[in-house]
Amino acid sequence: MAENDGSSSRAPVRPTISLPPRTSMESLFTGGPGASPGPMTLVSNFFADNDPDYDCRSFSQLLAGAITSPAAVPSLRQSFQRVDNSSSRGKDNGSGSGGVGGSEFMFKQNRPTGLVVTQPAMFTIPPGLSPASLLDSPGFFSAGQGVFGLSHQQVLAQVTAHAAQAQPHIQVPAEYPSLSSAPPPPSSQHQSLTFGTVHQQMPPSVPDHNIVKELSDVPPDQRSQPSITVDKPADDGYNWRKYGQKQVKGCEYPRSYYKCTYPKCPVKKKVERSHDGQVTEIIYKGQHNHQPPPPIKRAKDSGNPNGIYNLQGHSEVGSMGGNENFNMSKEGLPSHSLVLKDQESSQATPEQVSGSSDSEEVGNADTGVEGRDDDEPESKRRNIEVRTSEPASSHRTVTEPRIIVQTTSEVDLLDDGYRWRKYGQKVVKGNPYPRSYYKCTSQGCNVRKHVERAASDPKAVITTYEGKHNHDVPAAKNSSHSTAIIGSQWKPPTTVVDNQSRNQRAEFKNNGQQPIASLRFKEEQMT
DNA sequence: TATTTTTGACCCGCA
DNA sequence: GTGCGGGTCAAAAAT
Repeated sequence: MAENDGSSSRAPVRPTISLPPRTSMESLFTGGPGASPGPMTLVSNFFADNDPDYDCRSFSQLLAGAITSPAAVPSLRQSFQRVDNSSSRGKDNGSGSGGVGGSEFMFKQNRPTGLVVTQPAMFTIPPGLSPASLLDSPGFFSAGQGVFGLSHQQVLAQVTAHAAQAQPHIQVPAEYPSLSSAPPPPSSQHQSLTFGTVHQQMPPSVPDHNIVKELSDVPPDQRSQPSITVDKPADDGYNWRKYGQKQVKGCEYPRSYYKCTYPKCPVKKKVERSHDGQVTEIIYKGQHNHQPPPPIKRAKDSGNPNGIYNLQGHSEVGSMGGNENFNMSKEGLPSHSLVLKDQESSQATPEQVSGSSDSEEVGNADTGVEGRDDDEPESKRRNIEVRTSEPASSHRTVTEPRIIVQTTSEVDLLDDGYRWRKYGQKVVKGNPYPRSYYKCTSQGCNVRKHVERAASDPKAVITTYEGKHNHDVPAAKNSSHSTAIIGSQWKPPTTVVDNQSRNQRAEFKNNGQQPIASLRFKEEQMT
């Protein structure tokens, strides 16, 4: 108990943000066939981008770096176009073997093959970060602007980029202790979009209809092959030393405890895994009293010229944990924890996902994360739960909307089960495709949605929903069933139609062999 | 050699 | 008071 913050450890202090579904997103982005970045990987990625000069200081980081490599994604376009070069480079970093570097997973121009949606992992934001920061952090949308602050287009671009990055079959199971041991190879699951953070994947066995499809696209063996095994939890830019682990009742995998290795830094983090070995939650405690070590330069290694890594590069964890820069929550909460949850979570009912006031803050672009670099973590794409200082048990979920990223060969821009009437469109600067506005045709329903297409790929679409449907989905086509929700909750920059929390979800849909990434922002109805 | 991980045991709070 | 679970310590082992 000599630990500085030891006492605090139990202290409730941490607002946690859960990014449930985000997983998929991240995985997708990072993923390559067969190799999806593990949570750790994701995290590491974030940081890597930050500072090219960053040297691996710890074994963990090294690992992280290695993992990330594959993830390193060139620019959006590149990502789309990218073949396996990056992946191979990634190997150099250490990502090597296995699926990660696998040539198999390459993007064929503009068409990532089989995106796989994974499950969200639980992820905790480190003390220094505010949920908001997280959201804002590049991790979510690399642009360096928080999601909230992002314009529709920006978001679209970012998302698209991520999606592009998301390479269907690449998996990098960072968190898994070992390939062998790691029960659920991240493969398919990882593929879910992991922006670099912890992402979880559902075990192949787990029947997730949402991801089933994607999985199907991935060869079984690939699914189960994590190219890289990283025992360490996400690399969030800080150096951690594992100081203990404890077997958790009912869970096959022990809970791990890490301390920041920086002298006198009280920050600790706890990593929990699901029964299948997936990292389900990373909780940070305390605040770093130092600057994060320079990030590993991964971009260079990976040959990412554009620094797109930013998107990937920053693992959520990294950003979260590492960012001292991030402002604490407005409340001044000592620490925040970002929790990435599995799809279960992501799929959880709105209530579960939705958050309380905290979420709003989290969502706020104002939170101060915006100022950050492009390098910010990508972690944003998942449902996010914001936990306040309250005990974990009492964590609250964010009300922010989820981002749904949908990947399909044929994006149905409008078919979300509801009927819409187009009432306008606008040409956005820099984008040949107009942004379209739709309104729900249901009487008395004020829900609207904006559909934007990525300039780089008309098939990449971001749909933003505003408001809440006051009616059921009209029978018939509801594509949601086939999509995986990975979205993260965040607060829309714009006004919210109603006070209720929103969810944004990112769904990836993989209808064909040549999935296209599209993003859909959807506002879920919170109970 | 230094650093990190592993692991069993201990401490503490709570029911 | 007892048992349980969470969290941490610290020596040993591994890298």
